[in-house]
Amino acid sequence: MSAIPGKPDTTTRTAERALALLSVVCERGSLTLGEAAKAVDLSASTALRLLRTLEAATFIRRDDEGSYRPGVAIVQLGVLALSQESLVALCRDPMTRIVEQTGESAYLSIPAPGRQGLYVAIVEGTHSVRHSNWVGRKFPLDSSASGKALQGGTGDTGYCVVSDGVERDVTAIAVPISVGDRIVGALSVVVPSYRITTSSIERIGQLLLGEARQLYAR
Amino acid sequence: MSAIPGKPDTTTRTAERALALLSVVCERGSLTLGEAAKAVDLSASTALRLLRTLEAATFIRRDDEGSYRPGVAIVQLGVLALSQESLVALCRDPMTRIVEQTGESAYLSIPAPGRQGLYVAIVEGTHSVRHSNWVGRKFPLDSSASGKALQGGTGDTGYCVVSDGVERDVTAIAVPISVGDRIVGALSVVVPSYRITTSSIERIGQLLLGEARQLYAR
DNA sequence: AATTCTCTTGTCATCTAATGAAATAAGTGT
DNA sequence: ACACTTATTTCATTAGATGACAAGAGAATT
Repeated sequence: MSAIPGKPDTTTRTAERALALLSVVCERGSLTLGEAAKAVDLSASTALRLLRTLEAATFIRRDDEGSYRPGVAIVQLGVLALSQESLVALCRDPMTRIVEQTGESAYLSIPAPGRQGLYVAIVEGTHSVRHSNWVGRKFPLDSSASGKALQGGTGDTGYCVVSDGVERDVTAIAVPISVGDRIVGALSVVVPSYRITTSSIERIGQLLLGEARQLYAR
Repeated sequence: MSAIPGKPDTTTRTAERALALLSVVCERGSLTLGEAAKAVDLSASTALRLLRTLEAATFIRRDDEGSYRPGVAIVQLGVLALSQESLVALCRDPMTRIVEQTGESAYLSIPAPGRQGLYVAIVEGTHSVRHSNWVGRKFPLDSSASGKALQGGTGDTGYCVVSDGVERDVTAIAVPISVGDRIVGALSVVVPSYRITTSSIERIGQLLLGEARQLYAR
């Protein structure tokens, strides 16, 4: 078949190619057959067949000019996937790293109806005095660091800091999680205010930014 | 190969199967190999190979228990696709039907940064006195029908009505466009207030609801 | 612990069905 | 009408996808 002997061929070329085509169509937004074929280095006939398969499954569609564009299925599945908890799963490792670096509790929140946000996951901090679990609680978008982040209201620093927002004596630092140009959630660290300093805010902010940036990086 | 002679085989079985697996994983959210294989009627070995291909491309991933879950790529591509204008394309026909039924201008809007919405498409009405083109304009989420719809703030009726919101003497009726449990846009009709009646509001509201409901139906 | 499940992973011979070259069709511009 | 580009179909070839089977890895039951 191919590949290294011993290592069984774990993947399927046909499927690989189809997925590559799907990706390239979504990335570029609009592609002709020829362009698509060139982009993934396939013969026109093969590309055509695979694109048709993708089209039949409505992962892509053809516009009036015959160009290929993203279809309904990919959007449906993408949003399905997001809503399924995959954000939570995807953020577990980043949040764990944040806790390892800071000792403080890290939260993941998402937008909720009615100008609110919702904490959907936590990795608890290691300090003995630490913030208690807020998962499941909603919060107003305007008076919290996570809320500001969810609204894209980060200043030049890229992160938001709010002291005594939702709760007294607590400082929160938050960054938005963006996919494409859409904010789909926020990562935040919540710290008892007495323990916070200007430099630790900066440090945590940078840490959050780094993790958020990598989240959906290819 | 297969299929009807004359009709060339337009699709590729391998790719079809891979896409079917991808769909089923996203729909169910979490599936074991065996379940996935059964769901799409494949032998375990074939399903395994295809799932691995999907996994290698990060369209799916395995969780701690070994179950398959939606991966990063599918979310990325989904959001990419949405932001690319595919919503615009998908809404063209529904909007055209709305204009045919009402004679009034129909708009499509999406969320924009900073508590705003953005009109991204219009199908112009047929009345000689009609609303002028607002495409490209942003609007505040709180004082407009589209904004309320984008925030899910529809009452029991399912649609939002706002008179003299963004502009005087104009009434807008809007409904959210949901994918899964996420609101990705809003459809609205904008009418000069002097032409509106209670019953026409109700009629337009129902019309919008019907179109929005069908948008992402499988 | 030993046995019996169930589920996943690896191997391999078979032959389907994916592949690309080349021919043809359908446009597009000059 | 012609040259040129892009899409589509055809078809012979054989790469490589496939599924039966075996082997391994856990769980659960005795």
